[in-house]
Amino acid sequence: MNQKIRETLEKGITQSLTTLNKSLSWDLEAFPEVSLELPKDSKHGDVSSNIAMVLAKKVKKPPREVAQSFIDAFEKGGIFPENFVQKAEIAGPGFVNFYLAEHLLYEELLDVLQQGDQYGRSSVRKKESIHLEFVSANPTGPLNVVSARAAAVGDTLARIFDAVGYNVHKEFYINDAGRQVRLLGQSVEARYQELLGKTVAFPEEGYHGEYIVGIAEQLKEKYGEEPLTWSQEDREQRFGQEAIDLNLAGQQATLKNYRVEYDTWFSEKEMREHKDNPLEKVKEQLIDWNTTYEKEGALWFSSTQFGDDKDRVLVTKEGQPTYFFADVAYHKDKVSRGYSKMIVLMGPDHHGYTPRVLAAMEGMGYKRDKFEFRLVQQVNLLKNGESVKMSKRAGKLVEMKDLLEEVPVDAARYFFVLRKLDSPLDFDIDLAKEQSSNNPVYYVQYAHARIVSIFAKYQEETGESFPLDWAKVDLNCLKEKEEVDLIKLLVNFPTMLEGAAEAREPLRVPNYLKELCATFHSFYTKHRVRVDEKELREARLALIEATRMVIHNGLALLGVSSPNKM
RNA sequence: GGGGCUGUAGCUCAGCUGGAUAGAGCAACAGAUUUCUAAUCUGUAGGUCCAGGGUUCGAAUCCCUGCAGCCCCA
Repeated sequence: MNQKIRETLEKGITQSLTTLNKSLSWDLEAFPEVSLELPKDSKHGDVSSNIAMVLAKKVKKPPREVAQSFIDAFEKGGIFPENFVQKAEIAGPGFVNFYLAEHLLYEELLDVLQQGDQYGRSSVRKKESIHLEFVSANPTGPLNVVSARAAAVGDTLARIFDAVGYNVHKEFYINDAGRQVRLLGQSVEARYQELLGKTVAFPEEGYHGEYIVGIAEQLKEKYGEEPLTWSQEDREQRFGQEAIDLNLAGQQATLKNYRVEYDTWFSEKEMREHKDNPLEKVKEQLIDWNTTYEKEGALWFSSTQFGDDKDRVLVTKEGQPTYFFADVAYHKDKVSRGYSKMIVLMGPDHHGYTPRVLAAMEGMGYKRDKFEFRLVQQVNLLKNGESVKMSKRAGKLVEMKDLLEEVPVDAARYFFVLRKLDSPLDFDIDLAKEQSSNNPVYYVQYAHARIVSIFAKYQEETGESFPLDWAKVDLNCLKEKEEVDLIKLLVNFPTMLEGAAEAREPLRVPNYLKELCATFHSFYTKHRVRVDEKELREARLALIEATRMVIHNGLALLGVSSPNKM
């Protein structure tokens, strides 16, 4: 059901209700909200409405009686030309089911063909902008598999938002300042000393990962023994910065390879060192609004008055700004850039962090509902049916890069989007690698390749070129059940996308694609495209081209390729 | 101790924001190629939607209570 059909129906319903309201003296001041949905079962018509059931109580009549009055008014109203709604009937407890004129479906199919790779895109929300922050992993090490999930989900979500018409800004926040950078510098420095054969104490809370040794080796390569002439502090600081740069470059390369491109990489360090001193501004603003106090030498933000369960330190007694403080400044920066919505995808360990940031935003006079914090749950890697444990402490983490060396990007991205954000996800490495029917990615890609191959064969035999002028093809001859089912699914693509965007559920895209491809495969098995009869042949070519297009558009949203051959 | 998430077929999960007879895939069983790709399709079997209560025309879906699992914070 496209927008035009929905609007026309809604208009007709409202007009019928207005008539009834007078003639039956219902005396309603306002009509309840009409819900129009696509029934699961085609026996229930093309569009189903619960209008009678919602009205029943208000007008104190049984639902089926209300439905009958409604249908009478609707049909007598002469609101619709006969070629819009064929009939409306009562069903079950009081549903009103509309049967739309057949030609509408074929017009929508033509629409799919004419819009091609633009089909599903909308410009309704042109003025609304969304800021989407995702991954934002610490630059103290390589990306892990949770980042891989967040990256797939975030990037897909961004593509969906873009498609339904939002102005999307993708950002990666780099925590390249503060204590962890010092720790990183100390860790690298210690490994560097070890490489030169010296025995040093490894910093207590340092980073133990093997990649630290790798960084130390690179630095040894670059500087030789020269750093030994620097002061200990200089070494730690410079090594820390170099390590951050190396890690960040590594993360960027991994993400690029994963087809994720950010609009901006926002550096915490640059923000802190900015001449406008944003942190100081935040402090002044919070003090102005009387939301801070000093205790034991530290500066506190009284976040409890905004619903947090305890107050938070902004500046420690040593005069160091906390991470929280920097985050508040960062979010304020986002606000100043004027987005209508700011969404953050957080890792599972950051839950509990939301209330304090929201508190701070409210404390500065910003509206809470401009922000959305969403948790992306953990990833459980499975190999040979057993879970591969990750432990950052022991330095044994499964790197995103390693995963991508084993599993193709197409499969990885597809798998990571296959669950709701807040459910933990089991990632079966063996299944993702498997080139078989068990693998859901191939199921969808295969349908695409199959269609392309029909066209290839057709072209080879007839020498005709594509695309045909679809507007000249008689689509009305697509009457078989499988054909109609397929068309109905195809034209539901835009609605599905809207839903996915509003619910922030990228998983609806792969689910839709699976259903679409199942319907296509079913059609393919039962009917031939290259039949002798010209009219039917061209109509079917149109149908599968539309299918191919929608599969392609759907896969593109997931950042997955649509192969022509498999 | 506080908080978050999850609980649907033997397994992994959907269920379009409250609709009609709860659906897929895998596994099991029985079938389908003289034909455009069998990485496919058709059928059979499989259910106390964790339990109990509430809200209403109507609940897997919303609200309480409890149970179980995973994870954060202290």
